[in-house]
Amino acid sequence: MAGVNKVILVGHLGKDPEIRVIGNDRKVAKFTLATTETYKDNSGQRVESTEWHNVEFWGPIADVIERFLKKGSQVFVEGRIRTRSYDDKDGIKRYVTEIVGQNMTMLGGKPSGGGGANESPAEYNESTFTPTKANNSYGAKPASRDTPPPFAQADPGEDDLPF
Amino acid sequence: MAGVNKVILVGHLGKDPEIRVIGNDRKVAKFTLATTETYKDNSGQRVESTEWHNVEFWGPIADVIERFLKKGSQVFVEGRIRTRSYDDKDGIKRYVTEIVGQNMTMLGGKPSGGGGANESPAEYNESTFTPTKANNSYGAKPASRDTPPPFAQADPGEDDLPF
Amino acid sequence: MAGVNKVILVGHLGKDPEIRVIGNDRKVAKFTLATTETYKDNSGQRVESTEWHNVEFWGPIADVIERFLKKGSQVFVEGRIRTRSYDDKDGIKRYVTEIVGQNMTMLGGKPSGGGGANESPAEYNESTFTPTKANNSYGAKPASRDTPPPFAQADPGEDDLPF
Amino acid sequence: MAGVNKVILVGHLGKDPEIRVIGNDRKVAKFTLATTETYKDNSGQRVESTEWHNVEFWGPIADVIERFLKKGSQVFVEGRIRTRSYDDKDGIKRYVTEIVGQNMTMLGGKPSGGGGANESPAEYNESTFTPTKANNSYGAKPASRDTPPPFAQADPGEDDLPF
DNA sequence: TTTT
DNA sequence: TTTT
Repeated sequence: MAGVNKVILVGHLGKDPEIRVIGNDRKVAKFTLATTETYKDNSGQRVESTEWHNVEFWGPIADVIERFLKKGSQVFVEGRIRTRSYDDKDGIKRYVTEIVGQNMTMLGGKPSGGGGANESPAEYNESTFTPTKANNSYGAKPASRDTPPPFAQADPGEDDLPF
Repeated sequence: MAGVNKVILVGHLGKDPEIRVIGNDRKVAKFTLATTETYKDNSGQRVESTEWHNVEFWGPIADVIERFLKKGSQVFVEGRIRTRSYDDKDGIKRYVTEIVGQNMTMLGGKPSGGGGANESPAEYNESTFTPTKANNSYGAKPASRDTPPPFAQADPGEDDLPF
Repeated sequence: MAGVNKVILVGHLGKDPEIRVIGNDRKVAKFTLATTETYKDNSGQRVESTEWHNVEFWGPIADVIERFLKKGSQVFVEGRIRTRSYDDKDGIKRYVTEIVGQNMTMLGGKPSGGGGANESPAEYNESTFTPTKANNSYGAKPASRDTPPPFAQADPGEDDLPF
Repeated sequence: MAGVNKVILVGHLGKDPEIRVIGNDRKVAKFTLATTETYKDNSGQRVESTEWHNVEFWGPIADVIERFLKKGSQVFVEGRIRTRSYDDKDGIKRYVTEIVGQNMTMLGGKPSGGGGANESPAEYNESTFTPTKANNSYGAKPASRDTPPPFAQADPGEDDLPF
């Protein structure tokens, strides 16, 4: 017990996401995500290195991905690492490591394609579309992400603050 | 839009958590958490610096905290930063910054106090005790944290892997 | 000991960054960062909530911020929480919580203003401009962020992978 | 450009770490890390799921791992995901995904084995043992993790705060 | 006010 | 192969 398995990525989609529906109504969106880092090698040369991640999202977020993300889209992804095994065509056990997404935030620029009016497609997590009742089981005003308690917004640029 | 506000802390509780019930059944658990870092100053001297965080958890996790955490407990906390404003006794607007917890994992050591049999108190998040139905609205086997899709466990130490 | 104090933010600058030089050559860049989250309240209404963070970066990254960031820029920030106390104009001890930045990544869109040719201003961390020698003390090919070991780039879309 | 590739894990070592010295003085420490999560399946049954991660640390942290970590040790790991390809014994290109560690914090429990007097082995990052000069290139009091600026410690439990 |  |  007592484990944490968290991944945070910011990158661009390598291709349009691939959407599959499994069974009756389980939708999964898969895409590859490139995270590129720049560093200097031993000779002081600036080098670029790209890592490719296999990302998948299940449930309502898959709908959002289908509608708003495409090749080249920049996204923030939060998820967990999962390594699966499978047997390849020669019957040899092989492994693949994927990111099972939990939250997704679209970055840099307005969404395009498919989007209806009055949408705010920028940010999503596993409970985005969960009926309100779902989290209401423990009180009238649960302080979950879905319904934070009211608070006055601090403006950190005010007179008395030394910032 | 398109925001991310995430905090990850590992530290020890400075005091026993303070539990309050607001209204009928909204419970909140508050505690201060010390995160201590060690570094070397300019003279090469090892220096220790402790930051204190005001942490609060709402809902079912508050029950867990009440039962299992106490002064000195080591915990992993995931949450978000929230700055509230309020008027002090002289009517001056002041600010306080707190961590609104979303996940909590108990670290290092057995829980003590209050714990019943067959409990596994180590890890909690906002939906830990949500009735199963809550997340079932989008399919028979939602891939949420509560019900990940089945997968074979990879053994990364096998023959053919160069690790 | 044994502490972790980590903050991850994605948001937009509320104003142009403020640059100060302290002493001879210590530069600090400060800005306010808005992280906006959208959620549904108890009545199912979509509500937007913005948190403002006071962020500061020291050292070489401050130069980058001065050159490339301005009001409205979207950035990824990694840092730690620090609460300082100070005496206000009435001699009352007050507190302010800030994010001391460690890494910064510019998001969504090309940088503008001041940028020279052939620059890759997108990503920065505390050691970005550290002389190569600094990390070389432990070997010819240190595996630090600055000089990862060579590796072939996997293309996760290949034949034999079930992704 | 503009990428983020970050992994945060809390788990237990499956075996004693494996230490290798490459070339003259490059040391690498490798271990497998189990992150276990508990959730409820569709029937409300509590289910436990363990993910195994291949983790490696280079440089001075490898020394620390060699001395203080062993099978069963609980650690916090921060790093990045890296997928390498290699040719297996049949000449087939295969992939392995690993975590390249950047920071490590020992959790819960005293270190054992090898530890000298006056050591504080709990927390480590890539620059822990970097000579002080390394980060001093940009000022007398760099605000890096190694030498944060001085600040008064806030006590959030004071009179006037509503916490 | 924690911890090592 | 860990841990509770």
